[in-house]
Amino acid sequence: MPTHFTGSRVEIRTLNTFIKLTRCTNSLLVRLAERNTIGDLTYSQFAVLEALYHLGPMTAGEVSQKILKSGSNLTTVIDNLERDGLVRRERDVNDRRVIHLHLTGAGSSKLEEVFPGHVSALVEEFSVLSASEQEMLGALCKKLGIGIARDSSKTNVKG
Amino acid sequence: MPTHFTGSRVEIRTLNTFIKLTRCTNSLLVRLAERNTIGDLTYSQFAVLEALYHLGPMTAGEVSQKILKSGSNLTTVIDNLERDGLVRRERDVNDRRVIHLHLTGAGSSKLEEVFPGHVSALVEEFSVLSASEQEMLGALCKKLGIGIARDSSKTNVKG
DNA sequence: CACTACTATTTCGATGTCGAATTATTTGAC
DNA sequence: GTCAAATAATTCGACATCGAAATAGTAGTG
Repeated sequence: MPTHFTGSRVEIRTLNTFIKLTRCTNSLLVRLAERNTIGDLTYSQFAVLEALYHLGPMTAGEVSQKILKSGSNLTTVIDNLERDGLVRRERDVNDRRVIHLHLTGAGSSKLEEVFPGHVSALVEEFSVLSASEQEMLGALCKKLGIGIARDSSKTNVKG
Repeated sequence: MPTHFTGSRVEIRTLNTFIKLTRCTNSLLVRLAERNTIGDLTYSQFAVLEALYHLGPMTAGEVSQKILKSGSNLTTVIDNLERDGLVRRERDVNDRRVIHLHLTGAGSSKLEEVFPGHVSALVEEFSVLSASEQEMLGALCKKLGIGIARDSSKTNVKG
């Protein structure tokens, strides 16, 4: 389903690549969701647990950068994780503005329960690509993901 | 920032490719948002206007499939677009269950106002990749996006 | 010490998102 | 024609998401 926009050759090519990239990512995430690989967790909740599990306790700000979500959003996600007993908030003793996030035992178990299945599902989904195709895809995404250098006074990326 | 998960070589490769793909898409969308390429529209609103503009009037269900969003979600988006006078709902005369969506004059103007800038921004962002790299990326995404054949009784994709 | 600037997080309001249930309507079986 | 099943869209409740404003706390200047 290519674009119906009539523009220059470069514009058409770019739009088609963009559409394929976003549709690919989207449909991959939908397929993973359909497989129920992360149990009753939402994807944001899973991302937070995964970060804390594999990287250790972190401040709210660090997690926010890690999972590329805004701070205000993270508050909600953590609220729900804490309500469900999967994560614990802890004030920093030296700097009381800072909140450290820790996995609880239940949080750890939860991640261990769902992570292997999630990885298997990913491996299965990506098996349509050969090893070298996957590496090619990764390299292209990395290049595109970093982006072009632009006036840094305009780009207030939080990271 | 590769995964910190310790698994088989295949698992690590897959996870890293997955992370690069999702981060690439995400950060590209964030950069586009920062450039404000679609004015005061949300991305969903933009997608609906773009579909109606380039493909013509469609039923709510068709738009829903086109932009890969659930019907319940589309109702909200259309509500807001209609409130802002960019889109018009019209009951089908033969089948009164069906709603046809039309761009209003304002909706058409709105899209014409933002679309060229959006395309330029995309072209600029994708300029880190050569033409053949873009085509390679598109091809890999297409392959991965379609996915592997699975038991169709389990996959009730609405499309 | 007082004042200001900065930083980390939360609150708030608007929008988007989904799945499940609901409403309105059409279609098919009898 | 009547009733059941299917279909199109909406409503509802829960969660996610963002930006802007508020809150709480730290740090630097004088």
